[in-house]
Amino acid sequence: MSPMVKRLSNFINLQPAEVDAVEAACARIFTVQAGQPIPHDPINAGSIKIIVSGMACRCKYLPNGRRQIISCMVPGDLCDTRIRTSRNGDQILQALSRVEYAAIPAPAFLRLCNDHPRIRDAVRWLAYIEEATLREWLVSLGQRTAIERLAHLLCELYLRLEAVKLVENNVCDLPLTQLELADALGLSPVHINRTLQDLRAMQFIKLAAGRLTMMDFTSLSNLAMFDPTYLHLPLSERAENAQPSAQWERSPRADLH
Amino acid sequence: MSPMVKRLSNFINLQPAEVDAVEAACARIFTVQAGQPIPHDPINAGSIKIIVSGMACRCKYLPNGRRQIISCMVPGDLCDTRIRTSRNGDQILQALSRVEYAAIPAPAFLRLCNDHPRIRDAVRWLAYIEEATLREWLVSLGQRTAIERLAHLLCELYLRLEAVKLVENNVCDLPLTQLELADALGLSPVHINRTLQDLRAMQFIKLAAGRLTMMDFTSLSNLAMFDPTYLHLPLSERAENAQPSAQWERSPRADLH
DNA sequence: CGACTATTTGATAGGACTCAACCTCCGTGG
DNA sequence: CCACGGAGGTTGAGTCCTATCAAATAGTCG
Repeated sequence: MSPMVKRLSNFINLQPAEVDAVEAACARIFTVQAGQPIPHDPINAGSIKIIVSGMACRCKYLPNGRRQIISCMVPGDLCDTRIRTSRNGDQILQALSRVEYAAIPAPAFLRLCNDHPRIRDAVRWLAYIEEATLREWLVSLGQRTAIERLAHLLCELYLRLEAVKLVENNVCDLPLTQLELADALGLSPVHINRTLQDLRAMQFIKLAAGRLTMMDFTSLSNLAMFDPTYLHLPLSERAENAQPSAQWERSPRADLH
Repeated sequence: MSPMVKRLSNFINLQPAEVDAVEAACARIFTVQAGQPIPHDPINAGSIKIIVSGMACRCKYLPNGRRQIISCMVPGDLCDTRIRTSRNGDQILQALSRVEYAAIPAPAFLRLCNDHPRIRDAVRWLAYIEEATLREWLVSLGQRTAIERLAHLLCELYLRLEAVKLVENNVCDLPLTQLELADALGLSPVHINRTLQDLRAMQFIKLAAGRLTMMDFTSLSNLAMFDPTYLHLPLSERAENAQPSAQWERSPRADLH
């Protein structure tokens, strides 16, 4: 089962025909090595990319050389559903590890959404969640301390990986280097290192060799003031144990554009 | 001429019929006082709001009481074009000054977009720019120093106000208190005060009693590493003097959803 | 005039940065 | 097989930017 199918299944129960349509659209797989940019379009004029394996990020460079990582993409995430122009403002998509991705030409993607309204709705959810995630990162950078930011990011990525079944026994791959964590959180690499040590000393996580072990999610999320609502994940055991967020209807209303 | 018409005119040349349609849709005007929340829907189930005068912001509160201002809205800006649910994650819309706004019920807005494809395209541009602005704020909070952040925000708001003709002789209304600037930039009010004094001492700006005087935009934007491309403003004298950003086609391609 | 909010100033503390060195792990090639 | 080099991670010392606390001043509105 492709990651996009898993991800869309977070929002709708895909019919067999829908699964087939998605799988067919994701047929063309490309690979890039860690650190490489993911080209805006490996096929022709405009394409939507879906991460199949590995992790990628969107980042922006300042003229003084500093880099800000804007967002992270995990398997099942769509990239560029809203990018309308080829020159998207020196924002680039970059692989954080070896990345496999599917590329769907824009026309084929439009067809997929037109032929399957429920898929279109789920894709809209993805775009909406991406924006909400961006806002949550903004809150982190503006209001959270170093250890809270780091804890928050780890909580988020952990749940997002869990949503596409990439967590096993509280362990998942997390290929970010400390330098990349630093650029994502607006901190120095040295400080990331020390803060990471604090989190380890508190017995909240283990993180080494690109693998994250979640030892105490509850404490970590309390420290981070992490409220997973914005991710709109399917209700897992974890979420069910917490207060139910039934306030969120699962079916998106007709969108305004 | 309503601010929404002015704003849309940044992207398309509105025909008389289109102007009329927009003006008609914006007929219902509401007012809130500074500091008040702007209700999600003053009419009925779901409505799009357009700032007519004054400024508003979207903000989020953390459980520890800290507040992050996510974005600022100036006259002509649309709010909630993408908000699909009524419980939008403790994110609230708040007036920064006395605000007049028009509220268009969702069905009427959909009709407006359907009847006038060029208006729909321009509205998409607005949503796209809003997202780009969010990313730019993220870069600010992550990578810019206090004085750079403040300079960047002032540059942005100044140009946005200019785009709707609210700048006269390099002066515009800017009703943000220092506390609000602090919450927008992730800094303490005290530090905002001192940083503001630095900018004044450098003769870059004057800011007092809710009015901003831009004395040296070039120096301010250099200090901020400000690149206005992301705002996609119409080419003004200022922009024409700089390198032309003709790379951006003005007409948005068919969007993917 | 008094109450309130917004701004300003001073003093001190602390969180995060910088610089610099060292260590560890791996893949490469002599 | 081991030396080498490079990338990523770790540690220490010192500094700086920004926060905090506290109090005074200015401005506003009834």
